[in-house]
Amino acid sequence: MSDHTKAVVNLVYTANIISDKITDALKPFDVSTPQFNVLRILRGQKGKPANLSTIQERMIHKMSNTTRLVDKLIDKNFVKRHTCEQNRRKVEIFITNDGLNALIEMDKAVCEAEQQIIVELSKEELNTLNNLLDKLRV
Amino acid sequence: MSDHTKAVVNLVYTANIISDKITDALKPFDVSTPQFNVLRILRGQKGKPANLSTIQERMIHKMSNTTRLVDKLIDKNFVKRHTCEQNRRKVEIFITNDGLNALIEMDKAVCEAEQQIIVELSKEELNTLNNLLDKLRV
DNA sequence: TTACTATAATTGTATATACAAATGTTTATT
DNA sequence: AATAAACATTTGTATATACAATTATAGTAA
Repeated sequence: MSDHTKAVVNLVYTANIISDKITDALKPFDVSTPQFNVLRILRGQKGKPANLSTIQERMIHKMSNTTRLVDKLIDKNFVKRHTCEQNRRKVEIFITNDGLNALIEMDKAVCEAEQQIIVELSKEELNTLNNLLDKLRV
Repeated sequence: MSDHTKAVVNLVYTANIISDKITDALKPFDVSTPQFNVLRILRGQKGKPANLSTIQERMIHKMSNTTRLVDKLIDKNFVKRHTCEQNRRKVEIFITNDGLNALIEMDKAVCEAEQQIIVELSKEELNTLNNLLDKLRV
């Protein structure tokens, strides 16, 4: 196997293992990884609402169906949605207090899972890894 | 964002971009990435059949439903399946000549896509990346 | 032999995702 | 003002995936 094939396979394979661990960490909260990421994006808005298109741009997992993902979060009372009055095509999505509180707990669980994965790497190695990945995505 | 969170997000995000590019490269052949990987596993058997459980172990993407994935490959005439005579619980799956020939073309397309992704990294950087990823998965 | 356990694969069901088409709204053009 | 074009989201449909339950076969112990 050529070096670049090996790197690609290695990268995808490793990312998959990590994704699985994060999925496991989120299981007690009954949210999927994309749902968790949407909650983090909404928290990052610091009170400002986010449109669907904004959320979609920022998601790690590209997601053709953000509408239904948000529906699930509404069912759980983690977010609220209403149409934007200035531009009635848009919707405005907010994270609720319930959502914020749940997110704190999720963060703890996910952070713990991440640390367990990364524990083998030194601070310097982490930096190297980040730089190589950044370079890869030029 | 902490260094380890950044690395995890970076890794999963990058792997996702790569997966998308590989999916695109395979689109002309009408096979999904897991299907492509199964074909590669079967070619690696060098004529020997593989059982479903063997395939499942080796797959990059863990796949609860290998039966139906193989069904799709049979529909395309890329693999054959029959039950193992020594142990009738098992099935034996072979890659066909059609499958082998198609796989050669797929390899070309995927290899090209991979090289386009990896082009920014030197041989030494590729090695570093591979080592860091290996370390991560201890 | 019969019952029990383990193994290997398949099937059923719910949910997730990708892609395309449709809906409703705003902006631009004539 | 009427029509067309662009935008933002939603809905429909097919396929993929995860998880649990089921079927069929093989091995083991009473």
